[in-house]
Amino acid sequence: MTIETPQPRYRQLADLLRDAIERGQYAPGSALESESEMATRYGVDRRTVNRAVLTLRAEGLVRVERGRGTIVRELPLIRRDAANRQRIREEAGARGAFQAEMERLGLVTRSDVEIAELPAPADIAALLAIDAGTSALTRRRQMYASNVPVQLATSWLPLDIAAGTQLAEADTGPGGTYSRLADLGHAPATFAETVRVRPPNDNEARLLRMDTEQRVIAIRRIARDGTGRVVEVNDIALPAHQWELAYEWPAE
Amino acid sequence: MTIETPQPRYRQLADLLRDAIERGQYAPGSALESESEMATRYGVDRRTVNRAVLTLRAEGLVRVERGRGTIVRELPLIRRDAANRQRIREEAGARGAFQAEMERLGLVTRSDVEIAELPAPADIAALLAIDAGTSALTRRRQMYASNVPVQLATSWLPLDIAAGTQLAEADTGPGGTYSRLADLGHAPATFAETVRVRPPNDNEARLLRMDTEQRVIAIRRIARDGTGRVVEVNDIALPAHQWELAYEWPAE
DNA sequence: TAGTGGTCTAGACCACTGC
DNA sequence: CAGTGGTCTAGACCACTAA
Repeated sequence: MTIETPQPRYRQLADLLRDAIERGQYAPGSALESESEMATRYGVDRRTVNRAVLTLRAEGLVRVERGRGTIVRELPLIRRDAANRQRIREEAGARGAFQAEMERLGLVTRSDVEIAELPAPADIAALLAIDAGTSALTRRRQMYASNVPVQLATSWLPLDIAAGTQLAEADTGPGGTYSRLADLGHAPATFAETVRVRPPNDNEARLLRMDTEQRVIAIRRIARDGTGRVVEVNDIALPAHQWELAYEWPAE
Repeated sequence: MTIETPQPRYRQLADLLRDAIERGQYAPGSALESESEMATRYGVDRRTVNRAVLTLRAEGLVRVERGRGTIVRELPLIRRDAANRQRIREEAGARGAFQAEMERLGLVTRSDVEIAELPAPADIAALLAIDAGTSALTRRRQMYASNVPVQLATSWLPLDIAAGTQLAEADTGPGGTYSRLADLGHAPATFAETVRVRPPNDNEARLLRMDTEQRVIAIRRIARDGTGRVVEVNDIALPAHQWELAYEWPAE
């Protein structure tokens, strides 16, 4: 005999709505009933409904468009295969691993890139073995899947390698950044990534259109050439509810 | 000239408290003021304070002990180095990679293990190439750092390899599971992990003492031997706010 | 028994959207 | 202008803890 622990109403309602969404009772991109309607239907206060919707927002299942309504999310889970990106990129030609994955899911992709020479913050500078505040080449990319922003990435490259090369162009050409680094005699030999989950900062919340209750997966990718020199640091932010990461490596 | 967007009060208060905690104004393990006191001090309703505290709970910065108060979290960020676990394990001897990391952080570690033969769910069975519902050897582990639960892991091993061996004992001996698999002629040759971030299920919430607003990092690790056969599937759940993951692999 | 946080209803006002 | 969700105050009751 276990004691029944009645769930709070906002959670019961959240569970009910989640089930309905996952069973496809609301088409992706369509709106839920309004909070007032649900309040009447389920016999609770609107604030209780609001709290339930907050839960679903935090999970990324719905998003709110203010003044219009609460919309069911449209995109499926996106997979990011870290270890095989080079191979995928080569197979995919100029498209890149990200675009190949988007096409697999039947999504239209778009991406902006902004190139600049910026002073490196202390942690980046330490990795690139330059003095803090010294400039490095940055490639800031923002990627969209069917017009939904799904990834921010800022890549840092040492100027003595990258300045004046195709790495400073918007289009890095076939095989992308790593192929160009190889052309320049700095082919990546090892990759390392650290992964954390945290709230979005203001910039990420704005650009990725995220709520503060949602989470980003923050990845720092470090590429080293055969001599052990760091040739690229890439900081990546992904809406956590939208992605699945995959890694693969040989036993030692 | 940008328009000032005043933050809602509960968020201003959450930011204020987060700063205070991160600057060490509340010692780890000590309690914040009560919600009523804060409501008086800051001139807001207690429900507004409660909402701010909800934010900090979701971030894992504090936990609530009902009837007692709101406690500042004690544990530092824990690092999980996926690629070098074998090496760390060997260096650490019988202690294992998890314990070695805990000792690095000055934490006392403890872990329970429960061994059983259980019918494999469909996805696990498919990986192990057995019929769904057929039994496999399971090792369910729960790990603690200074008496705080920080990890759940359920390992699945095929019975034809593992039954009656040291893999079915609580202590797998020096080098752990992978060394025993090697002894049995199934040394892991490659590892693959998929990583997702999601709300805790009921079991995880209970065993890891998590709020539903917090997130788990759910990892599925698959070990294959030299023939490509899956020799272990390990499902791992970590409180997302408590961990940092690290991966490393050679370029192709 | 006093104090803690958890939840609910009620009423109100706001900013934003679309007609 | 009506409808949407966002936020705040107010008052209330509950379960749990500690003394």
